[in-house]
Amino acid sequence: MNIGAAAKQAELPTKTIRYYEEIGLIRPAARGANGYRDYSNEDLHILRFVQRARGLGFGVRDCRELLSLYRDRNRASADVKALAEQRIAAVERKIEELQSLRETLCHLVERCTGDDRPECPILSDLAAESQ
Amino acid sequence: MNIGAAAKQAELPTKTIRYYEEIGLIRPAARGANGYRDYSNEDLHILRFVQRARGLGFGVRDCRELLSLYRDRNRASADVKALAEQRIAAVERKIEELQSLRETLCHLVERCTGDDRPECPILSDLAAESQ
DNA sequence: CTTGACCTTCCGGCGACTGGAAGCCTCATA
DNA sequence: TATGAGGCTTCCAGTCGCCGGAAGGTCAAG
Repeated sequence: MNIGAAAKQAELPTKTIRYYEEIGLIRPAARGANGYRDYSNEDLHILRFVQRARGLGFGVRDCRELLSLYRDRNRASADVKALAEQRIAAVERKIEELQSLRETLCHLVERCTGDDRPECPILSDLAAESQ
Repeated sequence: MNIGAAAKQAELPTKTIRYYEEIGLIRPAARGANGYRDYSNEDLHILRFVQRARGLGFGVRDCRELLSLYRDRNRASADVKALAEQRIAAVERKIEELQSLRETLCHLVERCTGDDRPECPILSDLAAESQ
């Protein structure tokens, strides 16, 4: 299976697949007589695996870990769970950060009349001497 | 005032200040006889302004807009408000995305026993044929 | 006069791709 | 058999918002 077809199956751009190969996230694909990459069903599993892991917000480094656990028949599921829990914690931190940002922005927006006059508490606050 | 002192006042790394100058976000600082950048109080306001806008999640492009509004005495506060509201919308979209991510991850984690056995629904789901 | 903390510029790298150029390969159609 | 479209290959550059480091000039204190 050529890279284009594999890309469709895995819902990944061909560019991204080649990139993953380049950085060693996935193993180099087999090559046909014409030099084209040739993907097996096993390869497709791996590609989909990575696509989904990335979709869940795991970084490429995490994906390496996950893939090596995936391939390790002697893995402990606890290790996988730990990675996922770290991910959850990071997501939760990010959510809180964004919620606090949202709060601040909303307060600023509420105080701005939003008309054709130049006075604007948003700009004033940004430019203020302190805080 | 040298760049180091300005950096402390504005709570920005010196590298970042030079970078902002390089990309034309802020105007080139005046130079002393020794070639050192020299920052005025007005410059400090601008630096703090940018620091806070970035802290609120505005991109550099938005900061350009905000700075040009800040300098424009004929601005309409509506324009500033619109920028802030766009930012809020973007933040809210991101929050929802992350919350949905969190949900998915939590479901996966709940189903994983997290012991020393290799069976793991997280890995199974990532590798699954579809969905 | 030396030391160490500044300052200057320039270059390269980060993460995770994405776009584009230049050049093969393949396949369907005229 | 020629042609054209599309797919494949590699490599280089750019994205965003910086950060680290090297090589060298400047300055204030001891």
